[in-house]
Amino acid sequence: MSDHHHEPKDLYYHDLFQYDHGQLNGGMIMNNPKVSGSSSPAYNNLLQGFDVPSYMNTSFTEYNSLATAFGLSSSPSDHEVFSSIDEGSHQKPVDNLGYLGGGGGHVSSDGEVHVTPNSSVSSSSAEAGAEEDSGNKSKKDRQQPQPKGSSEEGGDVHSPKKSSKIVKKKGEKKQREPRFAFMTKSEVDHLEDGYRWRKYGQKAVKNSPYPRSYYRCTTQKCGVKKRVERSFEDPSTVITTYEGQHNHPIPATLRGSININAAHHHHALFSPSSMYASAAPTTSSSGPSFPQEYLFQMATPQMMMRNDGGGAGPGGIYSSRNVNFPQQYHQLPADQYGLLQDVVPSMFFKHEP
DNA sequence: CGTGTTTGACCAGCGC
DNA sequence: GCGCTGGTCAAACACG
Repeated sequence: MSDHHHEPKDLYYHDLFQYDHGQLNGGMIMNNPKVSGSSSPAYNNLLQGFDVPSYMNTSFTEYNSLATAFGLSSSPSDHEVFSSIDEGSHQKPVDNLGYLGGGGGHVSSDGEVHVTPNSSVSSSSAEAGAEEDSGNKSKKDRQQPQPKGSSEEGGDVHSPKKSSKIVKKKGEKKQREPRFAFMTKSEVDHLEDGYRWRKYGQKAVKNSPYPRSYYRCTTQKCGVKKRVERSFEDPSTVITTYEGQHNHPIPATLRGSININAAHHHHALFSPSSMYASAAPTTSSSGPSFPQEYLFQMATPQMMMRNDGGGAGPGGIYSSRNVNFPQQYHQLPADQYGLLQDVVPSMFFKHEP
């Protein structure tokens, strides 16, 4: 386990950002997200654009109580998800995470994330299923959609490394897993989300002094991956990009056994509680209403299923921080809530009897 | 000893 | 075709 080995990460805390955001100009990250309630025009646009309930607009205030409710530190600077993005299936290799890079991206073209300079963001498409990748150039052919150690036969899959890679089906483009990125204010890179991850790579990020780490869910049958990188513009911001969907419950070892405080000390807690935001423009009736659901979809198999059927997945950027759970959230149907608390790590629902 | 990280090499896609 | 870049592999390593 990594346990207390994140101090090296602190090495990244250098003021190295000389990056000229001429092209990125502006930010998807809200420069001053804490302006609770001070709904900037951009915010309004964002919210309205995504048809977000009005309560969203005013849900900037009760972070503390919220955090408390979740047993989290009320320290706002600790770890806060204040922006998230659903990438959908397409991705331009060049811009890749450019939008995440901090400046504010404009992941142009086919259904990526478009960010306006004023932190007003919009997103198009972002098919979760990545069904028709007509023009999609999935760069990773060898990246097997299947969890490599597909249970039993596992081992040989890796086989002779490079030479005899897996035979890629010509003409068949690998479907891109839906991606879901969000930014979190955190001092540590790897946010604890209840699942177990194994780091399998690290690469330097272009135009950024911070490396990008690649993680894979350690569960055999699960092929979910995630990338973690620190925003070069705001070192205190960690960008986490989930790819794929967990097809298994959260590791039992973690369920109900996580000590919030301990986790808090060693990891940034992946806290959906600090999210607020916009629903996907795709206005899918079955789609989630607010970011928490997106998170849950990513975090829970059951929830994620809902997304698959829709075809059009969620697409949207969540910009939040110091935000309270929408009250409406607490009004979720009992069954849904029950489901959530059943599958979501206890940390998500710190509700002591 | 099992599990996870580090790290250099490799691969594929894309732009020039 | 070449070089760049993002993403992945896997041996070596570290740690409890």
